[in-house]
Amino acid sequence: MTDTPSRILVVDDEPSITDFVSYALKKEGYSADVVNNGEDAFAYASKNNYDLFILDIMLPGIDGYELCRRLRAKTNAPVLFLSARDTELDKVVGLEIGGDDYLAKPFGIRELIARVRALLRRGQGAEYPGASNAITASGITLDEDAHTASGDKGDIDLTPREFELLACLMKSAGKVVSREDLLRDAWGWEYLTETKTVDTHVKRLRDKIAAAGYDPSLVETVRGYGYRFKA
Amino acid sequence: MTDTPSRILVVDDEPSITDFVSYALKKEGYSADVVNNGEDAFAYASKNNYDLFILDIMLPGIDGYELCRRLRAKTNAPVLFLSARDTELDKVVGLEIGGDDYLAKPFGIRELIARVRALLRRGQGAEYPGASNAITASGITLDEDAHTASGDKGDIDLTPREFELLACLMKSAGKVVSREDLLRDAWGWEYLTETKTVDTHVKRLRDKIAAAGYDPSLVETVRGYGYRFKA
DNA sequence: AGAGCAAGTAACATCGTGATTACAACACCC
DNA sequence: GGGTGTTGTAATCACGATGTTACTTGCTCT
Repeated sequence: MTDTPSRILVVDDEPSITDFVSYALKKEGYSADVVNNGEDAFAYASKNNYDLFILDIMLPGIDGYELCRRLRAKTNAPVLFLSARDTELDKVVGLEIGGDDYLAKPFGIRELIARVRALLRRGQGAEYPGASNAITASGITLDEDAHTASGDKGDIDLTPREFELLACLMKSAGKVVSREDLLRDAWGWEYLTETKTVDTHVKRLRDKIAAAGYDPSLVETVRGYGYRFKA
Repeated sequence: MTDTPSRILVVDDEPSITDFVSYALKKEGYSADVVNNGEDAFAYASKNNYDLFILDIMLPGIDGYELCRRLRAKTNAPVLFLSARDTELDKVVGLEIGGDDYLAKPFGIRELIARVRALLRRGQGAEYPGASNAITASGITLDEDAHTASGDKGDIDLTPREFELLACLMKSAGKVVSREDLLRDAWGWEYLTETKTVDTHVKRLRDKIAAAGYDPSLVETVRGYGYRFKA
C-alpha cells in the first residue's frame, strides 16, 4: 500500500481547518505537513519535495494566489485551492494562476480525499497503485469515480448525500460509525446539522437499497452508538 | 504500549469531574495533571508539554473558549471540550475555535477514554486500521469497533449497558469488580443509580449469554464483593 | 436448624431512541 | 422563472432499554 507515502503541504491560517485536513490526509495514509502562513510555506517547499500543495486563498501575508505563483517557479507539483466561499471569481482566478483544482468550504472529508487522489494520480501516472477507487462489501460495490453503487441485481440510484453516507459506512464495514463521525466524514468539516438528520438519510438510503432489490438491513443500526454496514 | 505516557492536562472547576477524569486517565496509563481554573491552566501549559487538553467550557475567570484560543497560539496539541449540557451552540462554537472534539456530560469512562485515544492517535501521524481493539477471555471476544460480542457459537446480542458492563468485567477478567466500580466505569461519572441495579443487569447479561449458547457462569458472583469474569 | 443478609428473579413504569412521515427550504436544470 | 429533485428539520409513534421495587432464593455464621 505505502511504498513511499505522498508528501503533502497544507497551508491555512485557521487551525480548525488544518487540523481537519491533516487528520483526513493522515487517516488516508499520506504524509502531511502543516504551516499557517505563506512565508513558512515557501520555506518548507524549498526544503522538501512535496507531491501536492493544499492552499487556502485567504492567507495573512503572502496570499494563496501569490504563493501559488512562486511555487510554480520551483515545482510542478499540483496545487489544490481552498476558498472560504464558493465565489466563481476565486475559482477562475485560482485555476488561471496554475491551481489544478478548487474546493469550496465547507467540504467533506471524502470529497477532499477524492480530489487529492485524483490530482496525485494525474500528476505522476501510477503513483498510487494500491488505492483503488472502489469499495466492495457484502455484494455491493461503490465506484467513487463513477459515483455509482451497484451489485449483481443492478444499480442503486443514490443522491450525493446518500452516496457519501453509504461510502462512509462501507469504508468502515463491520465497524460501528457514530452519527457524529458520519456528519464529520460525509457532511464535511464544520457540520452544523443535527445528528437526527443522519437518521432520515439512513432511512432514505435503506429505502433505495430495498427498492433496488438488495437487503436494506445491510445498514444495521446499533442502538445507542450509530450505524454499521454489515461486513 | 507506554514508551512515554502521554501527558494530559485536565481543566475543570468541579472536583467531582476532575477526580473522575484523572482517575480514568491514570487507570488507562496516561499522565494527568489537574487544575481548576483557566489562569493556572495557562501557566501549566507554558511550563510543560502536554499532548492533550481536556477543558470544561464553563470555567471561572478565563472560560474554556478563551483558554482554547490562547492555547492554540502556543501548541497544536488537541483539545477535548467538556460541556454541562448537550447544547448545539456550544458544539459549533467549540469546534470553530479549534477544539478537536466535544463530549457532553454526563459521559462514561469508556467513552472518555475512547475519545482521548482517538485524539492522541490522530496527532501522531498514521492510523493503524488493522489494529482492532478487542478483548478476549474464556472464548468470548468483545470487539469495541464493531460493538459486538461473539464466540465460536455466534454473536451475543447486547444492549449498550450490557455491553459496557461486560466490557468492564472482561477488562478485569479474573479479578473481582465491585458494584461501585462497575457503576463508575460502565455507567459513568455521576452515577446516581442504586448498586442493586447492577444485579439486574448482570442477570440480564447472563440470560443473554446463556441464550446465545454460552456458559452464563462465566460471570461469577463473588459474594460480598462483586462480580468477576472467569479468566 | 434458624436468623440474617446477600444475591437472584420477576414485574412494572418510565424514559430514550430510532423509525417514519410530513413539510419547508433550497439548489439545480430546463 | 417554473418545476423537479434534494436536503434538513420538526412532529409523531412505537418499541426496546433502563432503573426501581418487591419478592424469593440461597448462602453463612452462630
